Amino acid sequence: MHKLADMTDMAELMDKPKKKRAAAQLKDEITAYKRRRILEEASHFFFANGYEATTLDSVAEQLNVTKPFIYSYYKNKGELLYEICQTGIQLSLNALEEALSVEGTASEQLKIVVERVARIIIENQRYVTVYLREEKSLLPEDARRIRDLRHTFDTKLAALLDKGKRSGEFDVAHPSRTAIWVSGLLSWIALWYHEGGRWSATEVVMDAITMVQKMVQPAGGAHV
Amino acid sequence: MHKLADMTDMAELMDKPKKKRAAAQLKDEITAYKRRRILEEASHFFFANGYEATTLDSVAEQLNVTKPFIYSYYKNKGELLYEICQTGIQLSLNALEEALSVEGTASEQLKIVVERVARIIIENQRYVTVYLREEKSLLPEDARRIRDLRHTFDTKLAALLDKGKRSGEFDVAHPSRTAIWVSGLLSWIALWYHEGGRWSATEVVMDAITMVQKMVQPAGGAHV
DNA sequence: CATAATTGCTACCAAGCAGTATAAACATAG
DNA sequence: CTATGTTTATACTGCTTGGTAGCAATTATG
Repeated sequence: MHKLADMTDMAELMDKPKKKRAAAQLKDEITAYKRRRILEEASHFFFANGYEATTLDSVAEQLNVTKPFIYSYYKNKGELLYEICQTGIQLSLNALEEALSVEGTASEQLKIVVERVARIIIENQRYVTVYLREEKSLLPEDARRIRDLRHTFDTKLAALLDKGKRSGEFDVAHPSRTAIWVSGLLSWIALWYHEGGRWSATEVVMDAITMVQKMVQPAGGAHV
Repeated sequence: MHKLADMTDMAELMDKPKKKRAAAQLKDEITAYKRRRILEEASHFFFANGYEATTLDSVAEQLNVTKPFIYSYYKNKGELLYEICQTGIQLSLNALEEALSVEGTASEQLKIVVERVARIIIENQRYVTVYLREEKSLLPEDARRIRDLRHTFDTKLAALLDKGKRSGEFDVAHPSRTAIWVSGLLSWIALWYHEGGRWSATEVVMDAITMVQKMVQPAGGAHV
């Protein structure tokens, strides 16, 4: 169903420029789609069994293809891991930047940030968890690129906390250090949340908002 | 040096009952010491490279022994992992219980709890990180035992939050859920702290205390 | 000093798996 | 319907590594 929906989307994109280009474009999108499907199944296995314990044969079997099929879309196992980790942090970063683009006071923005990032983390738990867990399995240069993305995330969050501090909305002694605690709290969701568990996604998101608000709240109390 | 100190301790314990018993006891302690050393080195590798990526040959080499040596003290690789995970959570639990045994108000106790548990987590980062990261590599029954210990930890922490709630010291809507956020914040230290990094252990511990205090602080502000 | 027991090592195996060389199947075009 | 390029599968290799059988060395005992 996922498959069919995507195929339909792709069909619509056909015959815009001359046919050659259109055909080439279609082919590219099919390739991109195959890559996405491989990544999706791989992320399930990496999440459930860990990177090292997962065999590409098992991923291939799940997709009803063979191992060389995977190797014709990805260079090697490590490239799969990198793309999964990259997805995990990039999605979070996108959510953060989008939330920051909403106008408002620092308090309002922080609330939106936590809400959206928490939601994204829950929806993409597999990618985020693998990214948090398997950093040591990445090639050094890949690990560095991932760390850079995370650093960007923490820096932008710190800037927001600093803005709130300057406006008097937040009581944070050290914005960049507090940002790490906040982003840790958000990361913790991926490691701990369990779909169909004791608490719903909405409860967890609301809790996260409350916790973060309290962490930055001035001693005098919140303003509503 | 670690070695020598332990050896000295062990020597003192000799010739108390009749010699046979003394000799047997000494032997047991030497065995226990060898097991500890194996575990210690294994935890370094598991922490740095992950469980699956670590070979027992490399652990043996680090100890200047051979693989069969390890196998004469541990049944298999999985037993090593279990003992490391068990150490990670048990140490935290011990620290929690010890802190709880100190008399005081809920606020005072919470502060001591966070301080001591955070310190233990930093000092035993290898064990705690492996425990947080490698749960999926444990045998199901081992994983269950580890989860039970963590559940005990969270439950005792929740009881403290509840005590503070009833006395009016804390503002927590749902103690057992808040306990999970607090224990998550503490766990986060293991995943994030880096010795010799930007912030000292003491700074991190103090930050953790501040964050947790804010998380449970009534809207009116803290009492000092 | 001889004998027994304990302790550790050498040398090996079997299995699992990442990665590949090569051929078959399929589609596309002329 | 043939020729050409592309996509996917079959069938393999080489290496790694958890685990073990059996031997050597060391220590304890009488």
